Amino acid sequence: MSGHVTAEQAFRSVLFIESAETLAAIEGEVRAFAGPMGYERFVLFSVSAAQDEVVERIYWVEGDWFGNGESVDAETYIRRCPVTRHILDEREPFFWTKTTGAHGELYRVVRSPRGRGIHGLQVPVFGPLGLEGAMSLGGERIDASPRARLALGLIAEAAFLAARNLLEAAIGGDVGALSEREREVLAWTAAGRRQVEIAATLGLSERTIENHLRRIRKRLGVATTAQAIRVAIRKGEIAA
Amino acid sequence: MSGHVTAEQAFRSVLFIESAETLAAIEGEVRAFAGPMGYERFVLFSVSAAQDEVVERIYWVEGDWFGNGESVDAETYIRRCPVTRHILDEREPFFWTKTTGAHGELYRVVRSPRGRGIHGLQVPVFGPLGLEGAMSLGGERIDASPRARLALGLIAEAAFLAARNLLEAAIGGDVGALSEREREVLAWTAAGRRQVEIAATLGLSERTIENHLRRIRKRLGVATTAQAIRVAIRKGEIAA
DNA sequence: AGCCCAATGAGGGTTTTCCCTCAACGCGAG
DNA sequence: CTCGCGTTGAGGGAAAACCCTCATTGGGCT
Repeated sequence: MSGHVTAEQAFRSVLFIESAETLAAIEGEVRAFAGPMGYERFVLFSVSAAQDEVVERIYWVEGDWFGNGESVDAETYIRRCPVTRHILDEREPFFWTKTTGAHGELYRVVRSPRGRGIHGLQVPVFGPLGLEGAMSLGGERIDASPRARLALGLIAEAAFLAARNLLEAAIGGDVGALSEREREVLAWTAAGRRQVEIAATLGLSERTIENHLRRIRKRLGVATTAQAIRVAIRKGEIAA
Repeated sequence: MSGHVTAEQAFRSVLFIESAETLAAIEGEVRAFAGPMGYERFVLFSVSAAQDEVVERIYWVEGDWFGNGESVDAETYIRRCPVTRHILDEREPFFWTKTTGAHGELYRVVRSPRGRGIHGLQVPVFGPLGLEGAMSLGGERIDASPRARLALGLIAEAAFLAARNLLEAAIGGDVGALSEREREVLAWTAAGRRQVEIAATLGLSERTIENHLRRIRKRLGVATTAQAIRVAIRKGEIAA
């Protein structure tokens, strides 16, 4: 909370996080840095447009996010935090504030949060495919200065990338690779054919084409077929 | 170069750059920060990348990039710097080094550049649409420490975002079969957004988005939006 | 002034895609 | 021999995209 954010400490934290070998080490470092600035609620997650939910996988959630004295689990967080959706519209870290009034909880994106309520900073992390993850930090009396935004933006990005490196390697394996059939269907789609047409060409049911395309979207972690085309081209799954 | 990069100074520079109102101010700040670290060649550009050219528009190019004692213009830089293409494969700032041997110039991406030659740091900048721009800094004897990478990454990202904000507004759309608006709509589509979402993001009617997309398909001579994505990527209208 | 065109938006439909679930077959790995 | 997974297919409904035409505004160009 108090004083000033030391840039020096932020740099050291980032470098430490980048070389961390466990999630716990990352968490500890973030806590140690952000704690004195008034942040004691944390969420770190990856984002995928594939689901109806924005959040794909939560790496770390901690703290009394909903002011009920209980620490939350991942599902609760996803269900209850509407601020999360805003990362779809923002291109830089932003502050938000939650006030509890007559009509229940009210979340807003603000320039600089103040007053009573729970405030926080949401940091989107972008990569070659667009939005890839985010970290949210919250607290009741937080340092919401430009310097804090800058420092926490750095830390959060490093934390997300490091955490993903640690966790996704263990989990995923080769997520994203398409099967032969899927590549074929997507290639025809990229060539402008409709599902019925592709079905006829390949001698399959229209339903099968549809199922393949859904599976493709899920595998590539995208929301629409149009996006799947782009991602597949980028990954070299199909030709441009 | 030697000594230590002060994180404090980096933070101050970023905050200054974010509020800069001319490109010259941004350039001056970057020079002042990176100069003492041995960097005196700069390129700042936006990326739209597809096939032939990665670079879309160069905002700032300065310094003796090719060791011939002359400052280069934009076209020369694009034509002669093969390192640029690497930003398509990288997801973080990376160092490179250029050595001149018997078989001409040799560029390599390295962990930590040393020795004779021109070295540099390439910083990709990502956004909701994927890779959006980059900044490259070079010099003969540069500080290539992790701290330098971190600080310059910050500075470069801020510089790119600030420069784009300043310049893109002024510049009108030039080349390309698609209009500025159409490219924008298609880019969001390729990023997985639906028409209604794009309408909300751009503050337009859903109808308008639909009309733009129809016009895009007509102009590109394709049947479906999925195909339009592929064709546009191939033509370099939007990024892969 | 007259004209073209980008950008915006609408009416009123049709077609296509998308979503969730369930199910069957064959094939290779443990 | 199960188990996972790729491939195939379906029912039923909801959402999104797509199609036509028409209309207005504002810039630029002749």
